[in-house]
Amino acid sequence: MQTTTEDLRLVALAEFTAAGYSATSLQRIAELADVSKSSVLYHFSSKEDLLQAAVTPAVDRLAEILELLAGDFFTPERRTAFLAEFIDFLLIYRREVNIFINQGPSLFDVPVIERATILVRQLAEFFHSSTSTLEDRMRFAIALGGAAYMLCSQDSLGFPTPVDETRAALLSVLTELLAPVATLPSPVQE
Amino acid sequence: MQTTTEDLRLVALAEFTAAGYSATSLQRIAELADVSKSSVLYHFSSKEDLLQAAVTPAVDRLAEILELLAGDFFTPERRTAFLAEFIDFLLIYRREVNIFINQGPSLFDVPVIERATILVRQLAEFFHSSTSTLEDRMRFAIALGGAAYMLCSQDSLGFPTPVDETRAALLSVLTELLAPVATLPSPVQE
DNA sequence: TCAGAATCTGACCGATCGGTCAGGTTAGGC
DNA sequence: GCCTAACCTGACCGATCGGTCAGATTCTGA
Repeated sequence: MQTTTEDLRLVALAEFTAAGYSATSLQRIAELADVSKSSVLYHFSSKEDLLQAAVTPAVDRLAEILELLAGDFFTPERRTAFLAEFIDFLLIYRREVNIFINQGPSLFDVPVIERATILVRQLAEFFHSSTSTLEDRMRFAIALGGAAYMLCSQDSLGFPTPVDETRAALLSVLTELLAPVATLPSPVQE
Repeated sequence: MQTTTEDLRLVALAEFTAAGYSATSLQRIAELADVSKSSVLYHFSSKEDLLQAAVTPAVDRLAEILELLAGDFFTPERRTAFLAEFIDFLLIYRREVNIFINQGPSLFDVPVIERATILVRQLAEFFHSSTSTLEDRMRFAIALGGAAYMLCSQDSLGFPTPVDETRAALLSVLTELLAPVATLPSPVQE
């Protein structure tokens, strides 16, 4: 079990989330992991490489989830399944999502962030082409963005709630919010 | 008309929003405003002072809006009025809100950010004490957080839409989302 | 006209940044 | 025992950071 590399990854993930990427120095990461700054640069070739390692698993998972959108998303079963997957994704990777949401625009030149941006843009375009009214588009944006924001900021602002209850209530509210969206027969038309 | 000070404020606001506070150097602000770095520090005593000046108007406005919550928020008229005020606030000050949302936790030691954090916490506590179920609380969080996220990220992700349409659709969706929230007779009890 | 305030600048400061490098230490395979 | 590779470190580098300061320039009111 290689602990040091993974320790550094987790420490960096936490600090990048809490303090921001550019505000986090390699020196601080080294101190939190109780190694020298040189050791950090032994395990990761650069600070950007550390960011890459920290968020890549989350981006990989997001890419998997987006493939669920292929096919008949607009049956109620598929819609609920997607929402459940997305909520679980947010719950598991909320620190990585936090980094992307809060600092993504300023980290556009980092490959993995750029990849995540493309995925999110695909998601936005899918909903854009699948809906007919501005209200429907807004329902999607508020549902997904609101859920992401809520989970990301719950550490600093929210009131502690058991994960199971959070997931159930979130699924309920989002399903209800998206219920009025018109069911297009064939959303896959360019 | 003192243009330089206000120019610097606007340039700093835009850069702090786009690239992040700690990733924005005084040198860059100076170049964008076409003055020297020393001039920046003549008009603003420090980088933190510049951040302070950039976001203070938005925080002042937020404090005003929160006073609307005193009294009978849960009549439909008051609720709609609050939502309209809040949406307009987001539309006008979305760059400042972006800074607070995205970088607030890492800027907790800046007085004006701390003040904004207290205001947002007041808002959260009001909704927390005014609602009886987790679902209702989540409706508020998703509504306000989702709206804020949508407007903040529309520059980088969204599809351009006229402001009037955005406001109308947003008000419609949020009103609908909050409709199921139980109307408590007296939410002002500690 | 001219004194003084307001504005602006380049030179400079110590601190910290990300990153390099040579060398020390440790742990296994032969 | 010993060689090799993995692991770790302190010393050091150039660049950039936020900030200071003395002085040049411009503006303004008496």
